Amino acid sequence: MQELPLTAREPPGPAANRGSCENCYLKNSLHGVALTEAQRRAIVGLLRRRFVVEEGVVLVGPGQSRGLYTLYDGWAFEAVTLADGRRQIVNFAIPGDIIGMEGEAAPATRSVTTMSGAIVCEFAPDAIDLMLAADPVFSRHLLATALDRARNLENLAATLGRKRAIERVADIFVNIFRRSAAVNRVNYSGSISCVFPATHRILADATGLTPAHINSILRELREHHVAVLSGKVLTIHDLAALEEIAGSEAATPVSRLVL
Amino acid sequence: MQELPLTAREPPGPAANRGSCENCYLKNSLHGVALTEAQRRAIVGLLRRRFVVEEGVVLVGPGQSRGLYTLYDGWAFEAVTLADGRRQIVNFAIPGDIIGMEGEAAPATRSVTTMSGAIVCEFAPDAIDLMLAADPVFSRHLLATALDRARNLENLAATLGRKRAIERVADIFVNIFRRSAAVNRVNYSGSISCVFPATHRILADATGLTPAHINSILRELREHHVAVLSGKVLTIHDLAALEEIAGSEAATPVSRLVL
DNA sequence: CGTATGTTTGATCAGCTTCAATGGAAGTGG
DNA sequence: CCACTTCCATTGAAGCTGATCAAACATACG
Repeated sequence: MQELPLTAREPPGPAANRGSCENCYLKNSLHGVALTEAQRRAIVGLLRRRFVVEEGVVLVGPGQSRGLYTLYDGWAFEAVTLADGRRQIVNFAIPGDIIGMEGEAAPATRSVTTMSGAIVCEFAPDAIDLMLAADPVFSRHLLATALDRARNLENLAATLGRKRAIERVADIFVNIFRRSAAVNRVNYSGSISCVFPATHRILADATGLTPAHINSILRELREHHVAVLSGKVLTIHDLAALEEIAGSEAATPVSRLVL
Repeated sequence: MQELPLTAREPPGPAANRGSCENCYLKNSLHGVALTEAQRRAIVGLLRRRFVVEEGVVLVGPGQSRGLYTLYDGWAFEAVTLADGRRQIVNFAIPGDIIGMEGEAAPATRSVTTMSGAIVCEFAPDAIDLMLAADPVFSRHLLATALDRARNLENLAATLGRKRAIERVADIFVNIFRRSAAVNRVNYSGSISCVFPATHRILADATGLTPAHINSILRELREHHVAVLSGKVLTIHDLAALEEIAGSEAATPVSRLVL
């Protein structure tokens, strides 16, 4: 696991493609908030560059304050690490997610690490300030994004504090599926499947369990033909059963700010 | 535990005292953000009324979206309740805390319940909108407040997922102490003590444990002369030991928006 | 003074951890 | 192309943390 400054690599492809948002496929995400052309242009003006990182790279270290990025493609997780090395993953970032906004308030306590090769869009360091000053619409969307994050973390706390192992795993799977669906990353041919490049250790750190126990939970879900995680692909054979186990209150899809 | 609309009671005292922020003792809180006179006046203009509620009242129910309040005095907790009744407390609200902002993004999944008699300030339903439109300074502070909330919830997730029982209890005690200190509610005569009106059940719901186990943890902390919770008062005899157990990274005090 | 609520304690038990060992898959250098 | 390394998945045995259940006790309150 290497740590490196985000200036490590130059973006690939012709220069004309570097800072462009014109063909950004994320603009068509489900639940994306509507923005005017002027607002879109304002955002594009804040984009600094787009670059590639490989798996296992620490995008944002604990204590880092400034810097605003979005995950253009690939996977990452956000984790809080305790002094003795115990680690809790608090969020999985998927394409379109904003990374680094937390630093606005105070140096964050969490780190962000890629789980796969990824493409990252970097924005101006003071992008948040500029957006807040530019248009109350941005303020509202940014606030909504932050509050939605808090809401997800509340639910995570309830999951970690009050659900048992199999419920926690099912919960993660349901969330991964729903969020993948929101960015059109789900394959529905036959059974439901989507990419989810998590090792047992990562799942353990996300659920507050151990890899050994994760393994036995996965076996249980597999043998009951509910869901299978294999080869970085999550396959859901029985979504209803999975949701039943997760006890997931059909999450109201929140409109999402896509930069 | 009764549920009631917030219109239940009229504020006590002479009318001149009802909507006044002039003598609000919270203005002098530690870490409070600096505001200009104009900004203060704008906030006062959004204040609707101030009223008293008793213990065990549900201030905000799950699913409720609008409505902005601050806790002027007293205690409350915010909890996420699962479908089968299991409950996870995700935050304790102390004087000066903002309640209900989460509803801005989407109907919240948590409820807010008083733990003691309390005084609540109610603001205009569209107060957030008005503040965002009025001044980018408010936008920045509101965003910072939301992000700070998210940061606390990240740490809570790490606590619930990765710490053992005694560490979780110690963690709560340290946080209660620090936050009480920030609003000048700590008594330092002899040993450190502050009000904390939590039953064992409440502590259990905050830590993801059972009341029986909370009791044995409290006994352990008591017998080792670290801390005692008795009669709604938390007394800390050995703060260093408590922090050591909690494994608390000396939390950087964040500047706090006090409405 | 009776009732409700919260505290305290112990016995028993289950869920999950810890530890250790094995096997598979993918990457690396010769 | 193979030997070697490394990481990850898988499994089982043993043990501990914390849950569950039940009962007695204390306290506050109408």
